[in-house]
Amino acid sequence: MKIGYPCINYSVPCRGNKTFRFASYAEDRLIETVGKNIGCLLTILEYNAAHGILFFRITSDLVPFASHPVCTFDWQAHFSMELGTVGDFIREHNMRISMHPDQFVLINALDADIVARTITELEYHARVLDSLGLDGSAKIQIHIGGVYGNRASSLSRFGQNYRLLHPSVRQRLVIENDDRAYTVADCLKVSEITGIPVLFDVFHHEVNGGGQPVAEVISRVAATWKKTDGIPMVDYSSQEPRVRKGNHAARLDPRHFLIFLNASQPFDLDIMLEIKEKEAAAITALRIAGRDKRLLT
DNA sequence: AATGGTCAAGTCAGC
DNA sequence: GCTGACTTGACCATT
Repeated sequence: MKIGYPCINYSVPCRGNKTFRFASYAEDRLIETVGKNIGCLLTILEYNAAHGILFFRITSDLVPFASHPVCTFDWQAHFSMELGTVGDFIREHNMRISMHPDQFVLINALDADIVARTITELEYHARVLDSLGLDGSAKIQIHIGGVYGNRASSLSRFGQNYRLLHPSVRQRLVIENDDRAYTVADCLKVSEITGIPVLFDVFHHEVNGGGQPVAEVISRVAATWKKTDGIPMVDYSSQEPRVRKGNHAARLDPRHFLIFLNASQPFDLDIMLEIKEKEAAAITALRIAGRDKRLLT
């Protein structure tokens, strides 16, 4: 089991997700930004290694505008050395990596242009992971997409459009249950048709799950991950007290987390903490999990 | 230096 | 019809 957090580390003196306005796009600006982002990514990973954090989600902003037509710069070639260094570090420390494209990525969109932009954006994510020399266990997680007034046809359209994807994307793509449109049961249905692994989001399931017990869900979801997919990933969070239902917690709730750990037995999972405190939450979670000899091996 | 409007891309709920 | 939420406020024009 590995424990991680997404994209940002508040303890290091840099940010790896810097971007800039489209209006001020220029090649030298891009090169400067990407260079700094990759440098900071290594800084974050060094911090993680020093704290036993072996799971990390790389920001989609590593290369701003990478999938936009304005970006004709060959960043992969230009930064191949730096990316190789980061990749070596990841592999040397046996780290797990994921990425999570944002809300504009919609495989099942009705609009063919949106699907085309989605494919380009997914290929960018795969290129980042390829450049790091990571295998198919470095996952790209997305949601099923929109409902567009017809759930059944929107689900089957996902299956259709999934076939359009390049193998370098397909070997890494996993689908995650969301907090309003598609439940983990929907994801399992899509998985049956496409063979795509299901990334279980524990908190989304609490908000939009239909009450199926977590232990049952995990056993079904775990079965969708093949050997080459690696250990199943899950997203974990809990409800922030006293705010709108669905808001992610600012801090790790140790009791809630421990209940989840117990429910997840005997499955080995890599746990991504979607907690606003980021690396601090990961350190707390590692301490909690570390008390149980069965968990951290 | 501080402020505040605005940001590549989409959908949907809640007001 | 606008705003907020989504993995996250940050950029940058203007004062």
